[in-house]
Amino acid sequence: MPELPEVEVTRQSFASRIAGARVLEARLGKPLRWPLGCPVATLAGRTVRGVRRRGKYLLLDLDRGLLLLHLGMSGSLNFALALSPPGVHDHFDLVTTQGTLRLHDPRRFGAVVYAEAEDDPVAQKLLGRLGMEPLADGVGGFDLPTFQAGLKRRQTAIKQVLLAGDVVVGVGNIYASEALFLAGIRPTLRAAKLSRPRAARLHTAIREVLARAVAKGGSTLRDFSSASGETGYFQLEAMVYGREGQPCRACDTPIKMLRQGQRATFFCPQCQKP
DNA sequence: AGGGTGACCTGTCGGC
DNA sequence: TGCCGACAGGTCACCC
Repeated sequence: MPELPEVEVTRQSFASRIAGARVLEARLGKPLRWPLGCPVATLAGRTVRGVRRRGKYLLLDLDRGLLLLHLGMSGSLNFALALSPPGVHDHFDLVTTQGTLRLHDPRRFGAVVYAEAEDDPVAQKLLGRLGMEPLADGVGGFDLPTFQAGLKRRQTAIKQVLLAGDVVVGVGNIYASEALFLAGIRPTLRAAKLSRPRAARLHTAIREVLARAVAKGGSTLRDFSSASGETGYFQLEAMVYGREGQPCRACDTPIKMLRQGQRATFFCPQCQKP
């Protein structure tokens, strides 16, 4: 479910409501991808300062330390005053004075990890190799020359470089196909072979696709909803993702599907040039 | 060092 | 109807 837009929409849906809350209790369910990294009881009594996002991670800043949350493939967060008892797929509850934050994650590829500081080794193991933030401006933002330089170093298909997240973060399997369609670039093209103008077009396309999805409330390919229960509807607007055999919305040519690194890629053979 | 592959886990869907 | 395999939005550890 969650690529950058879904994570960002989730963040926006509860960040202001949880800010300033004091943790009353924290509970864990079945094991997630990584252990929490501290005794869960020690979270009680801390105050939630706010919620930031880095790539697909949410950073829950506490008055001491922070929690890194990742939604994996199937995770979602809910934040509400009164929640029912945890179900089989509810694996983390943070009960606070302002509501309970609950992680629901059937596949358990998600994670909740405690770190003393963002720059300590525990956090940096997860955040250290992340690429640029596609929606950020200014210093540390999505810088075009850096993007072009990043692509130049890679001999792999451009689609896989986008997914890898070390050049630019947050572009998942859906939006990688969508951005490449928007930029008119064949997903199989080696990243290093992109001309500067085409890299510039891709740079713009990534921002557009992600920003539009955030504005629309995230994708809802199956079951996305924000932490306040709003559902998104990017599905209705996908140009290529999930549309194998259907006519391209721009030129009517049937959309093609292929597999790159075990992930499905969708593209228009007419609109997207090798 | 970069690239490729398998692994993690559960639910759902299509085909026989 | 029931069973079984393929597949799903992510990313890491591991090989070469």
